[in-house]
Amino acid sequence: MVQLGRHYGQGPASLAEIAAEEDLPRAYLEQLVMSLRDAGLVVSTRGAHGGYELTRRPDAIRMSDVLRALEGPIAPMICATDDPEHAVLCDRSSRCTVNLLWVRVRDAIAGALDGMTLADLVPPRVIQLDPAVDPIAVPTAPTANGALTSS
Amino acid sequence: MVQLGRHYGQGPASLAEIAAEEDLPRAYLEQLVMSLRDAGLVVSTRGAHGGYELTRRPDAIRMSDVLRALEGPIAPMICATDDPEHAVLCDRSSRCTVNLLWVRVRDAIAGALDGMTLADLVPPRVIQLDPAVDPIAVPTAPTANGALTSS
DNA sequence: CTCAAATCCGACGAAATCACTCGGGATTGA
DNA sequence: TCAATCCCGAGTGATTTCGTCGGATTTGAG
Repeated sequence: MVQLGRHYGQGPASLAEIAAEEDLPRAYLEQLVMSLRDAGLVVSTRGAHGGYELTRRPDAIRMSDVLRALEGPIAPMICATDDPEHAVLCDRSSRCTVNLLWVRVRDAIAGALDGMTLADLVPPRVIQLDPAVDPIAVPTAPTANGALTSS
Repeated sequence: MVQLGRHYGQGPASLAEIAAEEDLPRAYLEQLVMSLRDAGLVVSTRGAHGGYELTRRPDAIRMSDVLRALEGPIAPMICATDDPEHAVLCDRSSRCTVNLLWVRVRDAIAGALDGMTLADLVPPRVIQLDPAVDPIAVPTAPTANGALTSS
C-alpha cells in the first residue's frame, strides 16, 4: 500500500517489482495505485519500461493525503467526516451530542497524519543509493553482499 | 450506545425507556449494555422495576473506557493495538515501517478519548442534580471534599 | 401465589466492507 | 511484431457490523 512509495527516489518502478518486494498480489496493487494516481500523488508511464513514480519528494507528501487517497475522507464515523462534500447528516443529528466526540477524534487523527510524511516511513538505510548500481537489480542476491538483505 | 449513559444521574433506567428515547431496538441495546456491565461501567438491577445505572459519576467515566468496553481495544490497525494481550504480529512485521504511523494514530485517538468524559457529552440542561438524592454517588471520592456529601 | 416487568443470554441473519481476483483492453519500447 | 506494462470495470469470498429472535431467570406488586 503506502510502502509502495517508499521504494521511490529515482526511476519508475513497475507493479511487478513492488508486488514481489511487498509480497502482495499485483492485481490488487493496481487498484491502490490508481487511487494514488487520481489523487496526483504518483504518475505512471505506460508501455514497456513503465511504472510509477512519486510526483513530489517523500518528505513533501503528508500521510494524511496518502490515506485520504486510499481510503477516502478521514472520518471515524460517518457523521464526522473530513470532507464537507460527503457530509452525511445522521438522522439523530439534532439530539446527538456524541458528534462532538467524533469530531475531536477525527481532528486528532488528522493531526497525527498531517505530522508525518512518507519520508518518515522509508527505512533510512535504503535512502542513499549508489547511482552507478542499477536499482532494479539486487533481487535476492545471496552471495553478492551479505550485510544488506535485512528485511 | 453511549448516549445510554447520559440519561443517568439518579434512578435506574430500563432498556424500554432508553430504546424509546434513542429510537433504537431494545434487543440491540441489550447487547451493548451487557458489554458495559461486564466492563464495570454500569450495574443492573433485575426484576420488575429494574434497569441500569452508572457505577460512577459521568465526569469520572472516560470515553476511552466506554469505547474499549463497546468495541474492544483501541487499534486503527491490528498491528497497533492498545492492549498487549491481543497483540497480533502481522507477518510483515519485520520490514513494516508503517507500524510507527499506526501507533501514532492510535495514541492520538486514545489521547482524545482520554480527554473526554461522559459528562462532556450529556446535554448541559440535565446536569444539575439534587444533592439530597444520593444514587451511588461519589464512591471513588478519595479525599472527602465535604462540598457534596452533606452528612 | 401469580403475574407482568424487566434483565439475561446464546444463536441466528442480513447488509456492508475489505482484500483480492479475473479478464480483457490500450500503450509503448525494443 | 511482440512482450512488458499500465488501464479499468466487474465479480468473489471472508469478515465485521448491526440487528433479530426466542426463551430463561429474577423480582416487585396486587
